[in-house]
Amino acid sequence: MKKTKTREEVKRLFVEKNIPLTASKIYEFLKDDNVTLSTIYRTLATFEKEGIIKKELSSFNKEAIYTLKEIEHGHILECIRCHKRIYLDYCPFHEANEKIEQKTGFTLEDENHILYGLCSDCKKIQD
Amino acid sequence: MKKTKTREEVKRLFVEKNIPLTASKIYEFLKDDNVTLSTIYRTLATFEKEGIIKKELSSFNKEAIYTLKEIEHGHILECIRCHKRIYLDYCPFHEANEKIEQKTGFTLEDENHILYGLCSDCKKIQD
DNA sequence: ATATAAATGCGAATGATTTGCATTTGCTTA
DNA sequence: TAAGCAAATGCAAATCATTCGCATTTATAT
Repeated sequence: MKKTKTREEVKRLFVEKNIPLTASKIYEFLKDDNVTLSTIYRTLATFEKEGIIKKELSSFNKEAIYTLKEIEHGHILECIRCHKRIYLDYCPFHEANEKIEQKTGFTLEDENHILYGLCSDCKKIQD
Repeated sequence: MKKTKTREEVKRLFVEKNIPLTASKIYEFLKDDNVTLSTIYRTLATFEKEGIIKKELSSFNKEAIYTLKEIEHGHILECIRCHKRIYLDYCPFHEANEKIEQKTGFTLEDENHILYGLCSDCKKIQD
């Protein structure tokens, strides 16, 4: 994998911000260095293939969310009302996953665990 | 909610097939009754709002998968090599979810648990 | 320094999903 | 049962994220 300016910048963004990012978010940050969205998508695809980042999709927003794997071992909680997101910095599913592997013969490689619910703020409002 | 032919047909499909379906799959089954894709999407959106079905997205295929809630309480396993899908008919995440609720204050309403891994067949081939 | 494959920019294509609008349909009530 | 009205539909066009083709540029090995 060649070391290019865009790739360095994108990696820097992930490390610096330390939050999951979308392609358009990355584009916002980098558009002054005249980078293209296509390049960003290609970069993200490369990183994903390399196992550096992980791609996830929500059923509300249609943009994919990319997460740096070394930084974020946890999962995303999304509020179904305000769409605010919380990041769990750990994975609560290890045990369950092991059981699944035993039962199905699958070897789990990755998960797409976006969890939907009401955040505590919206729960108060709801009444 | 009005009772219309398309809605009855779509519901019948979900019950009859008893597997998660995509909009285009549904269209294949129903196109002889000249139904439109837009109507199918609108129907699915309505059903989702009513809580009858659940929408899920994989990071490989870009089509959404819809699942009848009463029938399918489990989760989808997708093989990252052959893209075959297995349906777990139970949810292995109850305990983990409870812990998350305690820790975050979220009330979990729904999950988007598509699990990715190698199925046993592809694992054999892999070597 | 040069060759070569890989990476990029640009714009156009794609493909799933959504939408506007005119028409039809299902349900309510007189 | 017929009339009226809101909701549902078909159709085609729009949208929007993502991908792709191709000509040009760039990073790296020799």
